[in-house]
Amino acid sequence: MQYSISEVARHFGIAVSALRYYDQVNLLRPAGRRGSVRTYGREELHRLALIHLLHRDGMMSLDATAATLAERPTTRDVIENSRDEVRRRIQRLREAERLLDHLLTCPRDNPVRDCPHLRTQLDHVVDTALAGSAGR
Amino acid sequence: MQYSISEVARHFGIAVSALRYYDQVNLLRPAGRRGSVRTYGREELHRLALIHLLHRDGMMSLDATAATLAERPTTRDVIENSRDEVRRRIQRLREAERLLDHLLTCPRDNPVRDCPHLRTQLDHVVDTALAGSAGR
DNA sequence: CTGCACGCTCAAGTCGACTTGAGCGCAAGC
DNA sequence: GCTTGCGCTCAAGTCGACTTGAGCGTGCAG
Repeated sequence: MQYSISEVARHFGIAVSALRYYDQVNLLRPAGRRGSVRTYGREELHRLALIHLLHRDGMMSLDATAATLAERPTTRDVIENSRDEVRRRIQRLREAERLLDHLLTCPRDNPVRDCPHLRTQLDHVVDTALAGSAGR
Repeated sequence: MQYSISEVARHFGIAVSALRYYDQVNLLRPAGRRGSVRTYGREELHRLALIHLLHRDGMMSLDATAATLAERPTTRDVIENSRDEVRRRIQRLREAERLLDHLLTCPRDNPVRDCPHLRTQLDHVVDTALAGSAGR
């Protein structure tokens, strides 16, 4: 079965203009055209699902997404880099989550100023920063 | 102890121009000025550490970061939203990580086209998308 | 046969978060 | 006394990822 650009857009929650843009930059070409009209098939929907998965939330740039989904075996190291970057981000997001949880559970009115626990942690971060760039 | 703008920038791996920008948008004001020259103290470094933690990788916009770090008790729900968004992102990043791991371990030359396991998963995602937007 | 929905192209505009450039001041060292 | 380094302001430029607008074509319901 074939889908029009607006159907694809609707089903994936993506703007029509974004799909035209993906075509323009050769990230996702339609299966074909009826006259001048783009038509998309299953294969393209698969690819779009992958693109969406890797690209949403600014997880990866479109260029990186394209590189990651390119043909093998050119791309092993590219994919490894992507995965490592994703892992680093998960770590950082967990740190952020811990901080936010603390802000929500801390009994102080303004934890950023008043909480001794948070203060100790920030002192550590700041000291590390101050020490870490000593040689530069 | 007081730090100059270039010291702060160096220690945190942030550009001087970014710090001036943070001042301009009232996200991080210097502790004071010697003449026209910005000086930063411990308190500002603490705040910068927090900003950095929440904002890097496009985790949160500067506006959201500012809102999250604002005085209480205005901000409880803002912080909750931030935390929920962070959690959702962690989930999505994990999905992306799983995909990338699969691409790295799958024995097929071009898993996106050839791997039956991946194909099954993508079919599911696509079917969900096609079904999920039925009422719209 | 006249709207209206939907599609198309191409060029220009937008947004956040900075960066860059022009033009200036001030202190230290050769 | 002049260059070098660091700092300042203010306006304009940049980048990615789209979005918007102008202007056009096509098919079909009323």
